[in-house]
Amino acid sequence: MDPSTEEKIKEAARRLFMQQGFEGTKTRDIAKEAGINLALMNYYFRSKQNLFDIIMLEHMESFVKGIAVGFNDTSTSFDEKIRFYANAYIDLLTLQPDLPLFIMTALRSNPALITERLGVKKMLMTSHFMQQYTEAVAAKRFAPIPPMHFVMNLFGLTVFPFIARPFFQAMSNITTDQFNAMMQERKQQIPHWVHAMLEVRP
Amino acid sequence: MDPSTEEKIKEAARRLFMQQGFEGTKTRDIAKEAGINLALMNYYFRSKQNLFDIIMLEHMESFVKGIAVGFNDTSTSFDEKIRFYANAYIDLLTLQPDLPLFIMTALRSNPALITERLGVKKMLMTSHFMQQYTEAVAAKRFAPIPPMHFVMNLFGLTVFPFIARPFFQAMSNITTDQFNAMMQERKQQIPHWVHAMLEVRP
DNA sequence: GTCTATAGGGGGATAGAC
DNA sequence: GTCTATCCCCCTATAGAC
Repeated sequence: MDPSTEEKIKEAARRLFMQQGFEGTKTRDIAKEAGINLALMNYYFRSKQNLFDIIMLEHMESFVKGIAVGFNDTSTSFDEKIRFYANAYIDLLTLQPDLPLFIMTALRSNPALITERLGVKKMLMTSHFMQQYTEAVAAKRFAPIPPMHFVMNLFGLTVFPFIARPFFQAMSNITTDQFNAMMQERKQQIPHWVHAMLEVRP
Repeated sequence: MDPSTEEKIKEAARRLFMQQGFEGTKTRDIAKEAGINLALMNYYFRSKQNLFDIIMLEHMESFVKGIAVGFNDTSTSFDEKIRFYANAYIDLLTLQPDLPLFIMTALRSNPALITERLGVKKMLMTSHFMQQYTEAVAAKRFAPIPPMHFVMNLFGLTVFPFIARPFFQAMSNITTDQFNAMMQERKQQIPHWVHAMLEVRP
């Protein structure tokens, strides 16, 4: 069955907002892309800003909760969680490569979004994964990487290539397919790299 | 002596474009921020787009050439270049934290910019630094990290925290000063982390 | 629910005086 | 070089017919 008109508008808006940002996207473009009339957008969503906020929140939830669930699974080990994270995120970003840049841009102009509407702090820094991290490094004889640096490294190794993809593709003349193949390689490597960093003495 | 009118306009435009993007910045805002009249902007720069392009290219040059020079210094070792890079870039990004997001956003809508106007490929992938990398890993008994992954990791560890700063500050409730202090710590750690990753067997 | 038509304002750019 | 005033397009949002 055909998607509802409301859903067609949201799909078009998702695509356009993600590629061109809030100011760069015109309501006329959304209507045309959705194959409907301009007035219908306001009928369903009242205003462009409201439509953007709805889409933004949905994206942030998929972005944040995608990790949160796996990170709080008490049945998996620390290493398993790292493998899970790398796999899940690289798959997510391969399908939606513009997601990180979109979210970070929106967060810069409205940092309160992530604190108010999503319990990011609770979901990540106090997660079962971070508890396991603390236990893992406590067993070592030397002071470990502070948790925040560890999280920055793990996320950076995973997300940054997607954010800087135009830069890397220009550097190496690779196609998007080849880029995606490289990201598949990273699924295997990131757990090893993270593990090696944990052995570094400060 | 006072900055020239032309320079005042560029300074205002740099600030606003960096914070709010091309579409989000209004010519009237630039004029007000520069303390001059709207018409003067067109007198000096002909159009908003032209002004943006000029500023964009200057930023990309500082961003890319900042590395290129150090990476092609034949008098420094591989390890020294990594230390130099981490220091120089973290200092640059501490002063201009919005620079990476600004450049990546502009590159997404116009990827040709970086290939046409700047010889990125030559400057980085064929640099003296990458030659030293190849030599360093050739001495090992096992297949090394492919050069492209190595570059992604090095840049990701350095640049990503600045891109995702709103996210990390929300996660940990740290102030901007505390965030900057953390980035100073990374200057020391990044060379160690990179070194540890090079020892990983695939 | 879906359309056409249009109100109403903001935006980039320019004309022309000084 | 610098200003004021203004053109004219395009954008968001709404009125009102069907």
